[in-house]
Amino acid sequence: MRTKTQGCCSSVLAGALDEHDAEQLAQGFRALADPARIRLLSIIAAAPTGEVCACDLVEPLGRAQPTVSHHLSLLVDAGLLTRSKRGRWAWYRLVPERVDALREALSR
Amino acid sequence: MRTKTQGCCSSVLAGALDEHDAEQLAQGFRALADPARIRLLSIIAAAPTGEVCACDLVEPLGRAQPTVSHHLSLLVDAGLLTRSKRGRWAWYRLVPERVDALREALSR
DNA sequence: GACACGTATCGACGTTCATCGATATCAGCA
DNA sequence: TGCTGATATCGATGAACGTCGATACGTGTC
Repeated sequence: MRTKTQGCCSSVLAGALDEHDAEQLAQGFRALADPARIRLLSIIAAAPTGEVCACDLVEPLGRAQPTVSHHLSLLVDAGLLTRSKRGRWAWYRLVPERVDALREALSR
Repeated sequence: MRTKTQGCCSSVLAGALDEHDAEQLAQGFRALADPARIRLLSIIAAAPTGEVCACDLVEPLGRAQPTVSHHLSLLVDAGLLTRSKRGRWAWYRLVPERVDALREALSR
């Protein structure tokens, strides 16, 4: 989901942004603006297989199961995670390109 | 305001974070989670002198003066801007180290 | 088919937040 | 001292958000 007509994406520091580009970036950072979601990302990023079952995220997060599911959905919507349902279980995986894009938005 | 006992700061992707570290990072990203603040940062970053008067931020942002002042205060509180009052005017300047710290939090 | 179980959705509640008009504060100036 | 103008604060309002219990949905199992 490239937002710019150019090759990649907008940068906060490279020049004045219009409202639309700013909204796009703000949406990305909003996904990172909650400690529960930060921790979900960090737990999944730390997994040796790169993949974590949702069932293994409820307890370490210390939130109720619907709350965890809610945050996972937000992260998927924001493009930071992918969900893969296998059998009864849902497995989540980081999308490094999306994290990179947000990081790049903070460089000149 | 270093938050870690180590040299620098926490990283989302380097390993599982506890609630406290996650909250610290989430606070930083929350400051970036609004298009008005993203645009303020980008306008100030684009200034040739590196400094912009608050009076020159109201019109391009398209928000009322109290709203702009509010967002500027949030950005100062988040450590992303510094405010320098000179006479009747308030001048704002980017804090690159703070932006760098948030960017680094998104790298492995 | 009936049941158990993992996960997502729904509905509700309290909190946080963006926004703006009104107003306070403060510096410069006549 | 009183006025003008730039900025910050206050108070209110409506929207968005985090949270959780209850519940619905799907999948595997007996």
